[in-house]
Amino acid sequence: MAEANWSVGKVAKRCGINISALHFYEQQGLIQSSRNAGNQRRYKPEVLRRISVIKAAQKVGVSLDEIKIAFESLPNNRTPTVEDWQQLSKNWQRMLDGRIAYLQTLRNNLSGCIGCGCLSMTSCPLYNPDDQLAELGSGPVLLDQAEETARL
Amino acid sequence: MAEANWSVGKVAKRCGINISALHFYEQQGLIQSSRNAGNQRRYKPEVLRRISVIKAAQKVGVSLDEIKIAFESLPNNRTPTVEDWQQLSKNWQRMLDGRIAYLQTLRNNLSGCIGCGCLSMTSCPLYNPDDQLAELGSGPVLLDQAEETARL
DNA sequence: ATAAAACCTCAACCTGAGTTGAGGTAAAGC
DNA sequence: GCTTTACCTCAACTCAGGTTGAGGTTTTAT
Repeated sequence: MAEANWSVGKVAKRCGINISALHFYEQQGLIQSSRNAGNQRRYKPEVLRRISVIKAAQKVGVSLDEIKIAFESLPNNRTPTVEDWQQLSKNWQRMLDGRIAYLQTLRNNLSGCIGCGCLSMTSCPLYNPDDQLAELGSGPVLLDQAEETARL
Repeated sequence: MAEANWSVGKVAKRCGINISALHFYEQQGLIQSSRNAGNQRRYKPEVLRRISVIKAAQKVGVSLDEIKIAFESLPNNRTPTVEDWQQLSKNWQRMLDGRIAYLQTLRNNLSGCIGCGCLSMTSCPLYNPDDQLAELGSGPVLLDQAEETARL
């Protein structure tokens, strides 16, 4: 087990993030620290990797909550191995594949739908690109035919 | 000029959004309304299209501020034409193209970089995918060689 | 005529991902 | 020993994109 001898300042500088972000990640349960005699945080070098992974995941659009859940699948009795980390990243990769495909569909429909004015919530392909991934939780409302076919 | 006779409730229902969102968009200068004798909002039918475009743009990741700027390029002396709207969407399409390419790069580097542990802010390809598009405004900090090459 | 539904404004609240600042303690440099 | 720098906690603030609620008015339906 590597010794915990990195200070917040060093970790923050090394990772290119603010100290406040480290406090915040700790408070959110994403990283851990021990304390020295004077109550100052001391980190094991492993934390650097965790933070890198946090930043990488955020960059691809994973939320801190999701990152936390993913981290919970890591072994807590030993330092994670290459395989552990790769396993983690695979899920995010699948998610990214889905998101890329989704954006491509949107991209291809955007100009057509905005141009043609067909932007109806119920029938426009832009709003209905088979989205398992839809951000819209509740989804658009169904209207009666009379209203829906009203001219814009 | 079409008459302004849509109430908030009708517009909201038709668009599948809350009335509060309509108030909010108006306050942000994205849509307009006139008022009837009793101070209630009345919308021209054109507002439906604007709202659809707002929702479409949001879906592809455009912020309300950016949408507002885009709307400012629309003619204010006449109802926008198909060409006006298509012009609008072209910029968003280009932006989407860039973002898709960016995500693809991230996707392809993710597993490798997380697995190999090379996640250094200064040298890992995940953090440096030629990103004109990087969300990180300030970017990672440069460290002296001694620190950067320290073993993790 | 009256009740219900729809509308109004304004202020406060929500989530996510942190940042900022006040007031105080610890460690490091000279 | 003293000063500077680094660190601590806790609460409040930021931004986007709205939502919620209170207290009051208008419109619509019966």
